[in-house]
Amino acid sequence: MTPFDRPPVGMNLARTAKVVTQAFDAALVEAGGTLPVWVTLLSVKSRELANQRELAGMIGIQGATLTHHLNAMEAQGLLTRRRDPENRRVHQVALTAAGEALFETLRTAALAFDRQLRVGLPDDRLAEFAEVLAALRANVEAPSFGLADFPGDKNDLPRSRKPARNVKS
Amino acid sequence: MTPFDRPPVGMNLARTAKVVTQAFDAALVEAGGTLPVWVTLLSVKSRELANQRELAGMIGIQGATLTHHLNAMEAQGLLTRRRDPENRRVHQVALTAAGEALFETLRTAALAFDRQLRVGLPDDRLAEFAEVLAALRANVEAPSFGLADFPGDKNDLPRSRKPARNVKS
DNA sequence: GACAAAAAGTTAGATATCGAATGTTTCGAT
DNA sequence: ATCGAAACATTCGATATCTAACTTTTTGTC
Repeated sequence: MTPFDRPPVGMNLARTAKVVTQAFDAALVEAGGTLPVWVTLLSVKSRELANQRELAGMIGIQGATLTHHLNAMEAQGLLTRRRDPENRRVHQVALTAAGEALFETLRTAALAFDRQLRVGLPDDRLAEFAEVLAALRANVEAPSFGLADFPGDKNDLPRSRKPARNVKS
Repeated sequence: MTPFDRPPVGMNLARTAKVVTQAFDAALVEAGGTLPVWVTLLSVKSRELANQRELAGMIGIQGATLTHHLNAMEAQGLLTRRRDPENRRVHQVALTAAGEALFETLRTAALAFDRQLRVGLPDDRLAEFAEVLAALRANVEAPSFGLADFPGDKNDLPRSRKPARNVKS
């Protein structure tokens, strides 16, 4: 399956992340939640009253996506949104009692999952692993490769809407 | 952001995979494709005339998802599907000339991306990295943790449709 | 040989995500 | 003081994915 000299790093990374993430989601579903619900609860808990921009950034999703989850979770009674009287542009998000309770339940499931995930992997190997992950992120964010043309001023035609790239493979 | 003793492995893995995958998709889009198109072309190339079940497994997606992509790519003239005369259940997938051409273009982009991704990472570190990835996969696939109750015979009520869990975080 | 079970794909409906456009509210420059 | 720019959030439309149900074709059992 590879016209590459070496097994491609990115593919291996993506496939592993996919199976691990799916397993994690399954564990959370069994505990009565979902992965998006868990990360949302986690972000709200860790910075209560933060605005949605910050929450989304913490989770690693876009604001529009967070809005979607907050709508659902608010409808489920897990959290509330109210406008900040200090700055009426921002919506302050806070957990309800039900939200707090679900957080505790899912936290237990998440801890158990993490424990299982680390089986047989001593801390030093995991530390080295995390360093490589950081290096990969850095290599990708310093894009010294794909800039044959960067978004210049030429070509300002009424360009049609760029389709959303929803990436998961 | 973490009520965990140590930084959770899975979260770090998922976030890294996400940014790397998004960057990869962006590179492929710039080259005139997308990530799903690339992996589909790659799988078809690597085992021409394979059936769709095998292709999907190679890519790591479900058959239904592959059907979706094949429909689009067939409409774009990148590939053809014909029923196997030996076994009329299977659809044999083959690339058209346009499909072959796009494959070559995207292959170049993918190689460039992989090169950039490896910057500063010697082979021995990447080998260790791959071993940890494999261990994580194994830890998750040997689920000795979440089986308080396994899908038993009790509770065979007309259970409502289980919603699709589309996981990406 | 008939017919149920299995195998391969497609279709249907749902969730998660994204980018762009839009709506509100605040800020800043003159 | 006004008015355009920026910040925050939501809405809109699209892509990618999943599970379950369905259709068609083959296989296996009696």
